[in-house]
Amino acid sequence: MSKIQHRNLYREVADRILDLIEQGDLASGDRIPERELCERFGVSRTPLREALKVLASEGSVELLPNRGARVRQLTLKMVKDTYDLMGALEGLAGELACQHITDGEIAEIRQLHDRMLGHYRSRELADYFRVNRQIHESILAASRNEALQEMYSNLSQRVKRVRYSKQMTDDFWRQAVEDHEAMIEAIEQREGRWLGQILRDHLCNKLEVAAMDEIIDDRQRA
Amino acid sequence: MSKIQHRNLYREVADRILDLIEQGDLASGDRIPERELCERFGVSRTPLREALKVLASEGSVELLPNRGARVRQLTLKMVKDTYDLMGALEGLAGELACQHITDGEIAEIRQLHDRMLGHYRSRELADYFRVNRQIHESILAASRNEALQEMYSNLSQRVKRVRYSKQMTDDFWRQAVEDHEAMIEAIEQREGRWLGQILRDHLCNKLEVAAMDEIIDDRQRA
DNA sequence: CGATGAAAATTTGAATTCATAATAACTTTG
DNA sequence: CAAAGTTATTATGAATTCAAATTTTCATCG
Repeated sequence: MSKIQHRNLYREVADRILDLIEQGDLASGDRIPERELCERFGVSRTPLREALKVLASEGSVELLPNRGARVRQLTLKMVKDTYDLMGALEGLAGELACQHITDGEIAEIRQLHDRMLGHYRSRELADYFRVNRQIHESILAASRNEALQEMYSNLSQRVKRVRYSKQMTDDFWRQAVEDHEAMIEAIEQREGRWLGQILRDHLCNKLEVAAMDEIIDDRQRA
Repeated sequence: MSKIQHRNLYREVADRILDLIEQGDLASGDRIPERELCERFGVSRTPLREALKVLASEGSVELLPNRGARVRQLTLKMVKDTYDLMGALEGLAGELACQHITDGEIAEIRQLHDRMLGHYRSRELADYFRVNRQIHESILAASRNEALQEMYSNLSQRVKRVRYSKQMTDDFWRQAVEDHEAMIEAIEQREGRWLGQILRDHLCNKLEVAAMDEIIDDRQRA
């Protein structure tokens, strides 16, 4: 791993720590070793500690006074709660998007959708997820609400390490694709309320939950 | 102002800075004088700078690389966007609240509602706003979704300095109270969808916008 | 041998120091 | 006198240092 280049150092460090968490190098609940990461990144403790505080306010890290930082544990309830939130945000995004989206953007989303269908038919899960995410991001972008987009990415970041699970039952997958069919129709007709409703209820997110293995069930919580 | 006591110092400092912003001691767009605040709070630059970085991630402050921190300017669009977001979050809170709320909590909200009506009839604006906020907070709490509550308070914090404007037209006020009547009914019948809908559309927030004077119209933006 | 407690080592929290970038003040020149 | 360039001052970014809290080690005792 290359040393970090000095520019908005604390944010770079924060992103690198998020990478480590996402990659699993820092597991859920792990203590975050200040000294070691300083050496690894080639920075002093000051920017690293700033990064940790920001990550704590973003919800990925937990700070225990005088006892260091930990990777925040994800309980099943926390993940469900987060998905509920993301659903609500996407719902709003859908309504707003229909008010602001351009014909060009609709065409782009349609293209993404068709590409996604291709990946669905050939069962290319990773590609499917990638394009799927692009579609949702396009809708978010079309909402023209920056705060909404920021908040959504923050939530998305929090649960990233348990998303896009490898195992997805055929039923769930088919249902998700059907939802997307309806979404496309709603967008093309600019039916905001309808699109919002679909996105809020879009099962994809909620159903993934069943397949997650890394998360801690609340019953076995520390 | 008394010196800060050393305990989770950076968070204390952050809260004090938020107070200064809310109070108007630090106006929108103002440069935040590091050295001066350090002396004022009796702390060194380290915790102060940590606080600023956290506040930046929370959206109340803006960091310009090598050029210090500023109080984030609120444009009309930003406030509108934030209200849209808060509406969506309250909508979700309403739906969830109806699933989880206890009879006791419903009774409490009913009490708050009646008290609020009293303040409405006697035109006690400050008291009305206070109780009004308590009602919304109670619904949020009944959602049993911590992430939702956190996000909502964060958004609320961002626009605090322009909320609860002194001037509220009678029409707006009456409409807000009518919305609340419907809310109470929906809660007592545990009609989640309905309550959610009311809260999402609850005009109160959106209408306040018209009366704000501190915010910068996007046209005259720097 | 396990539990208890004291001392050492480590880690954290915060202040200080140092290097660099930005701003202000001051010349100099056209 | 204004504009441009230069120097001085200040503010910022990051490393280092110092003090206090925590954890570990290890000896002692039951």
